[in-house]
Amino acid sequence: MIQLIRGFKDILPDETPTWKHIEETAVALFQSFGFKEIRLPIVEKAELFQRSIGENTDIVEKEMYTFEGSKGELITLRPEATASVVRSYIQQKLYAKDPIQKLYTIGPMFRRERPQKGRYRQFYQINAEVFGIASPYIDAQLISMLWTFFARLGISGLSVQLNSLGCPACRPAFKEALSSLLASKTGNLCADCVRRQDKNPLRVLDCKVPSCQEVIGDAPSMADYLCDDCARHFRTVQSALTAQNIPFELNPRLVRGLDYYTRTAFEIQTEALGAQNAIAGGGRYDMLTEMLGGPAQPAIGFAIGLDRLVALLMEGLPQQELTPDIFIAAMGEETREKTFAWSCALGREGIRTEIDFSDKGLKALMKRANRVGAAYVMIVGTQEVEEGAVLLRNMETKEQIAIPIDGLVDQVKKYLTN
RNA sequence: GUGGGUGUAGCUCAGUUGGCAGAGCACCUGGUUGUGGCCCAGGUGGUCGUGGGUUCAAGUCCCAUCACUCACCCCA
Repeated sequence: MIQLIRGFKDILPDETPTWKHIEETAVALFQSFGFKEIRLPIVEKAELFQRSIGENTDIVEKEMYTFEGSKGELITLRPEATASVVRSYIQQKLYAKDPIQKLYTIGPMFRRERPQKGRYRQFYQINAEVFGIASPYIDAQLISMLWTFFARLGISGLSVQLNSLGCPACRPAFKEALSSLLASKTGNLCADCVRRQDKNPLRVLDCKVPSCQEVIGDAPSMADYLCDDCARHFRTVQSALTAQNIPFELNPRLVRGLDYYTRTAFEIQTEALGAQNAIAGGGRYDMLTEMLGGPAQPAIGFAIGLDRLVALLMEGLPQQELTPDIFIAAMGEETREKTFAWSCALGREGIRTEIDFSDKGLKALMKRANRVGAAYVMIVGTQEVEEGAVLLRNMETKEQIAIPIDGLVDQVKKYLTN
């Protein structure tokens, strides 16, 4: 037996309606807020991610699926979507048409991590990105939109984690203060954090090892180091969220794993999914368009983890299946031509129709109709064909009525749609 | 990449100190000559994840390997 690749999964019919529902909910809402869809390739040059996400991140160091193209160039299965959206914004000169662009995209991402609950090597995200707006109100509006999104899906038990990562003007001072603290207590840090100390000291902040937590306990907070502009920006985001009645928690430990984030960083977390508790996350990345060779434009965006969202929704109520409106119980090969034609015609009329083409007895056919959950059964044997009328049985009430074969499809349709 | 747990029928799982491969559900047939669900009787279905090893004998013990799963890590 050929099995699928480790960390990948099939999304089976019992789940797809939930996926569809989530996607439709998102699209409808995002469109209301002025977002337009963009569709992007799932492969890009490796360089795009190396430069945007950052060389020293785990994603770039060890999690990307990268292979050589025919000319020896390095091609990567995208580990996230923002870099691609930015690339397109620059390459297609969308900024020339209008610097302000609100874009969303839905699709698979790939990261070679060890699989576990809520974490797959191919996973799906809905991304929304806004270019060209520096105002903190757009930050709040995005978070507000996300909040509404989850509310519409009926998901509760969520929290909004909020932090500011500063900007090139103020983050270096903070990083330095943090570094010197860490340097003085290297002995108390776990092995991972010793490594992070140089590469990405901010990451030490969300380490879960108790001894590291202790060190961090008296670590400086980014909030204390924000420059005036960043501080003002951050305050406005908070007051705007409060004005929208969106509860949030200031979380100085919230650090984005990707290098390109500036200022506002946020995450939507759930208690219900174990260790992988972030179902959406995002932040501002004001330097990225310029870093990638485009015009300097402020930007902010987020990604929703679809797999985790589906898992949340599937935990709740049992999903309702799409059951047939009518099951055609056809007996005898002599009835086949007619019943085949009717099944096609009913299907074309939008009536969910099932038919069994094998030669079974009525009892077996009824059993099958019951099993697939058909609302009605159309009983057709040689007797009915001779008499010029078939039987239509209501499976719930057991009532049976005769329907003339003449004009049958129209009559069945009329009967069923009442 | 590191650690723990689990792999036996389509599904959920039993399987004792190593001694004939099991149950429930599902499926098929019959009880009911052309009427489903409930009930009763019978039946189909297994390379015991895979490959080695120990043994007269391995689902059971040992080694390896693969997969699933949870956690670390990382993040959506």
